[in-house]
Amino acid sequence: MEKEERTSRSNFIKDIIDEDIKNNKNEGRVVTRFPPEPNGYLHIGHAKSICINFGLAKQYAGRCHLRMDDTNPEKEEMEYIESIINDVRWLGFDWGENLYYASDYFEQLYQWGLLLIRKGLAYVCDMTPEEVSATRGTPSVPGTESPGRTRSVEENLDLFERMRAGEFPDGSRTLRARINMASPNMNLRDPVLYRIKRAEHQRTGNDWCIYPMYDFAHGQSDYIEGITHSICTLEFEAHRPLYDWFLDHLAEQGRVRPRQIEFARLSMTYTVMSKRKLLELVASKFVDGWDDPRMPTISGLRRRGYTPESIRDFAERIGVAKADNIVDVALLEHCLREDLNKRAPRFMAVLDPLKVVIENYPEGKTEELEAVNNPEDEGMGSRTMPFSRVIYIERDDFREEAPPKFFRLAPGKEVRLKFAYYVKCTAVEKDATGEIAEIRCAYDPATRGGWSEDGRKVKGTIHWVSAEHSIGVTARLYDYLFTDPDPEDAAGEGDFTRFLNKDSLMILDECRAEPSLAGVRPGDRFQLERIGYFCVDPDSQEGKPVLNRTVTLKDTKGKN
RNA sequence: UGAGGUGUGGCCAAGUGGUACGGCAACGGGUUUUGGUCCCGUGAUCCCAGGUUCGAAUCCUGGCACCUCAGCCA
Repeated sequence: MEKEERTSRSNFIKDIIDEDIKNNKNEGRVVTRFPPEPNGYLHIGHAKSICINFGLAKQYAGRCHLRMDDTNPEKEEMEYIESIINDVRWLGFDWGENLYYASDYFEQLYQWGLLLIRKGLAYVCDMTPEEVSATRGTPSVPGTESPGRTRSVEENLDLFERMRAGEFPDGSRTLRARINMASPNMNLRDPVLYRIKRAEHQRTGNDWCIYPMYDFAHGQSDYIEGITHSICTLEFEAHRPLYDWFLDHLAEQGRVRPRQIEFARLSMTYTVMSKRKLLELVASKFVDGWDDPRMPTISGLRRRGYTPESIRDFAERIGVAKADNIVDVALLEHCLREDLNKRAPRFMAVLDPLKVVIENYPEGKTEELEAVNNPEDEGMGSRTMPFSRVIYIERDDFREEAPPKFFRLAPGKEVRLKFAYYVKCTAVEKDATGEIAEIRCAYDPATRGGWSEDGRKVKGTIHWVSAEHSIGVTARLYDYLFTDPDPEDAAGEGDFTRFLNKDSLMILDECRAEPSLAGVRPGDRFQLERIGYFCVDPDSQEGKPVLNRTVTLKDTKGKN
C-alpha cells in the first residue's frame, strides 16, 4: 500500500513550469526525461534527479522518459543498462513504453550533421586531439581557427561521409560546429560533434565508427522525443547556449522545443558521489562491488535495507535549488527510521552475548511469553518468545561497576527483561583471564510479562534471548565509508581514499537471535529491539541469516 | 584580469517590497515494558557596504566569497 507522499513544496523549476502552463506553452504539456549514461551504477544523487523528473511528470499529469545516453561505447556496458532499469523501477517509477536510447537516433543525428554542413555550420577538422586542445585558447584568450574551417560544403560532405564509411583512422578527424573560436563561452569554440572511434556499441554493434558527442546528441534527443523541460545539473549551464544553438538550426517550426533547466546536484556528508570515484572504490576493492551496503548507490542502499519510500521522502525533503550543497546524511537516516519505525516488525537478538543463569528459575522449564510485534501498529499483532533458565543478554548491558546514569544491569540492580520478568543480578563469574564469563540472577515470578503490580519502578529494560532456543546469526555492522564529512574537499589535490574509514564494516559471527528470526528471507527488514534496523542479506544461508544493519536506533544514552 | 552561476541559523531550504515557513542536527523538559517512538520548548534580520522607499532578504550601485567551463567524457 502506497503511503501518501509528502506534499511537495515549491521550487524554481515548478515556478518555470507553472509560468509555461499559464502561457499555454506546449499546450500545457509537461514531458521530462531521466537520461543516465550507462557507464556505472546509479547513486543517491541520481535518485534526486529521478524523483525530480518523474515527480514533475506525475504532478503535472505528463510523462517522463527513461533514456540511456549511450553515445560512448568505450565506457558503457549492458550490465549498467540493466542495473539502471532495475534501480529506477525499484525506486517506484514507471516510464511505460518510453524507454529510449540515444543510439536509436544515430541515423537522424548523422543526417543532422550533414544538414549543418550544407548550411555551412559544420566542417570536418583534420587536427589531432592535441592540436584541437592547443588551439582552443583559454578562458581569457581566444582560440585559433582550424584550417578545415574554410573547406567547401562539397568537400565537407565528402569527408564526413567517408568518416562514416570508415576511411580514416580513429582520432584523425572530427566534425566540428562552425560557431566562434573567440567566444568567451568555451563550449562555443567550434565544439566537436563527431569523433571517429572504432568501438563496438552494445546496441548498434559495429554499424558505426563515428559517434556523436554529448552536446550534439542530448538536446536533439530531447527534441525528437518531444521533451518540454530538459532538467539537468548545474555543470551543463554553460552548455545551454550550445543546446539552443543546435535547436535554432535544426528544429522545425511548430514542434515542441525543449528548454534546458539546471539544478544543483546532490552531495552528502561522509561519502563521495562521482561515478568515477565510486568506480575507483569498486575497482580497487575498497568495497565489495557497486551494491556494497556502504556505497551510496541505489543498489547499495537497497542491499543495506533502505526502502524506496524513504529515499523518495529524502529527495522531497532536500528540495531543489541552484546553490551548491552538501546534505547531512543524518537526514537520509532520519527518513529511513521514520519509515521503518511504523512498518518494521520487532525482533530480539543479542549481538555480543553474555550468559545469564537465573538461579531461581526451574531447570528444564520453558515458557512462551507474548511479545508485541510493533508498538506503533497494533495490527501487526504479537508472537511468543521462549523463556528459560539460561538466557543471553548484551554484554554491554551489564556493568560490574555502574556509572550513576547506567540504567541497565549491575550487581544488586534490577532490570526488566522485555516482555519477560524483572531480574536482579546476584553474582558475577569470571574466567581465568578476568573476563566476565557469566552472571547469575534471580527473577521475580510475580512480574511475568515484565510488569509488577506493586508499583515498583524499574528504570532499565533490556532485550534477551533464551540460550537453548536461540539461533545463530551473523550481523554486519556498517559505518560511514569515510572519516571526513567531506572527503573530496578535505583531500584537495590529494587522494580522497586516504579518508576511507577502516572500520566501516564490522562482522559479528556469534550473535544469538530469537527463534522467530529463523523464518526471515533475504530482503526482509525489521528492527532488532534497542539496536537498530536490519535487513537480511542475500549471502544468508539456510538457517544462518546474515543481517545487515541498515541504521542504528537514535541513541541518547548519557544525554538525558 | 574571460564567461556563466550561487550566497537566508551547524546542514538543507521557503520567501518574488510589508516587517524571516518548514525539515534535519543540537540542546532542554514530559510520556514510555525499545536510553526507540511520541509530545512540548530553545536559535538567524537574510555575504558586506552604500542607495531607493513610509517600509527591502526581496529593487538599484559597488564590493567580497564560493562553484562551473580550456575531454575527440557525459
